[in-house]
Amino acid sequence: MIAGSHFPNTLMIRKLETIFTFADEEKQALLNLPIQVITLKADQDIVRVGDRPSQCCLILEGFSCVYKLTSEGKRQIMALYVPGDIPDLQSLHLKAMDISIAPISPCTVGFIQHDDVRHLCERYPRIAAAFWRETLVDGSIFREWLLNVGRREAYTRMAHLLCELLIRLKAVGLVEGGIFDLPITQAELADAIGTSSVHMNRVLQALRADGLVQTKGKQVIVPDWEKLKEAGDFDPFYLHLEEAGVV
Amino acid sequence: MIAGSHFPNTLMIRKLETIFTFADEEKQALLNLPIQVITLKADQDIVRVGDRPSQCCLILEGFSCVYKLTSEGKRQIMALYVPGDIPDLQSLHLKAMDISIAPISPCTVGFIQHDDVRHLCERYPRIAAAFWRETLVDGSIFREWLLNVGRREAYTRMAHLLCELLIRLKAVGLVEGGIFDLPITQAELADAIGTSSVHMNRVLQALRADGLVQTKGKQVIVPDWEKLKEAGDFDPFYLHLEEAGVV
DNA sequence: CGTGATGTTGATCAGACTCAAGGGAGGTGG
DNA sequence: CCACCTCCCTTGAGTCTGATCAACATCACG
Repeated sequence: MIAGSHFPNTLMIRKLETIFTFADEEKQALLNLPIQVITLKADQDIVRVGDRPSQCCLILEGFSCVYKLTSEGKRQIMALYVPGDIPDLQSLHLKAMDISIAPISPCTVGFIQHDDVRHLCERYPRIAAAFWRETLVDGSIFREWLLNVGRREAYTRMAHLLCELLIRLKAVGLVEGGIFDLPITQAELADAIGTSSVHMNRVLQALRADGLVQTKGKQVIVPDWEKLKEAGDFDPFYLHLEEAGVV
Repeated sequence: MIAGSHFPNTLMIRKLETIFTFADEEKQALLNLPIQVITLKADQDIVRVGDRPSQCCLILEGFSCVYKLTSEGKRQIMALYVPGDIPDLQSLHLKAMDISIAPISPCTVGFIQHDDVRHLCERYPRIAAAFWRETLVDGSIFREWLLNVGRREAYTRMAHLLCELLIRLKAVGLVEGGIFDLPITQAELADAIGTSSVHMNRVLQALRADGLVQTKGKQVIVPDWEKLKEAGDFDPFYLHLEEAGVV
């Protein structure tokens, strides 16, 4: 059972608390935010480039990704979102979407009306700051991915991505003993890392051979966090977590 | 003479107006924001990873870049900032910097105290929204760069970057007849594009040979915008400019 | 048990890196 | 005003990471 899945608001708060500290009154206000829960199949776009949504979506269960296509049809996944994340919080202030968002596994999401968020932000400036901060952390993650794709090789990049996922999932309680679910295909990983799927396959084999990860179906096991961290040139600083140095 | 260089606030407003529409009262408030002007040499970091600045910097003249290094010392430039931009607006809500910012040419910048910005945001929620929006557009640009670096080849990437610069410079009045100044070395371009400087050199030669750009010293001439746009697989949508379809 | 999606493997090719060396152009000091 | 020095740009050659193409194996699932 996914932590907090019956309480969308609780999950959202838990996530936000990893990067922000709320007062009780603010938490209460967040708890009262109406959220409409919906279940989606994989590859069923949540929003698409050019859309003008009037709501944000909160991931409750499963993974989703933000992606863009080149005119040649090549896909780059720019971010993976895990339970507790709000992938399209930006739509609050950017009318038209410059990205598409799709579940990569069957996904439960909660929709939150922009108007509700706006009212909340007006009444509680610190909540506005928290949401703003959340979008800034997203930006920071994009920058780290840019460094990753631009200046690290595929092996390192993949190790780095695994590190990031481990930390972010841990922050919302979805990791136990270095084990977490990663319901994603190698082709999707390739799109996230910016390689071909064939090469992705070989990189994963190399990582397994080096004892950095084990996989059991869709489960990922990280036997030696320090080793993976080093292989991935990973420093969680860019995630701007409140309690730094997690794990 | 750079447009508005004697009036930092005017330049800032002009830039913000490319993505937001202000009321007169709000503009007046922005005009009264105290800005302390300073001149910097190239390569003299403005802020560094880990810093906890109490001010933002507004670019007034020259270019600056945001960059990160891998542990191997490879540099990735994640963004280029032109006059009117505020590269570290994020520092308003992210205490510690996850990036470094350096001028790539001699640069005039204006420093704005966080406290002043915060007061402004409290009194004028729409100004807060404008600044928030500004950071979101930055995020959108990072995503486009990620697509660029991850899924386009060097030639296309470079053409794309030139397109972006043309549009952004035009928005603040720094382009005339397809000509603009680009005081940047090939090595720096390489770091922005994610290639080696040797390869960058060859890419530029190819672009020149194909008649997509001409260079005269630090001046860039774009003789055929449509051709460059196509070569760069460029669509300005991601810049979220108010008056879309510029040029 | 068939079918489509996913993962795996081999072979070949190309874009881009590295190393190394030489050529300009602009600034500084004598 | 010239000599020099330092960046920066340019070119060539060899190498490597990773792409592409093409099978084939596996697995989940109806």
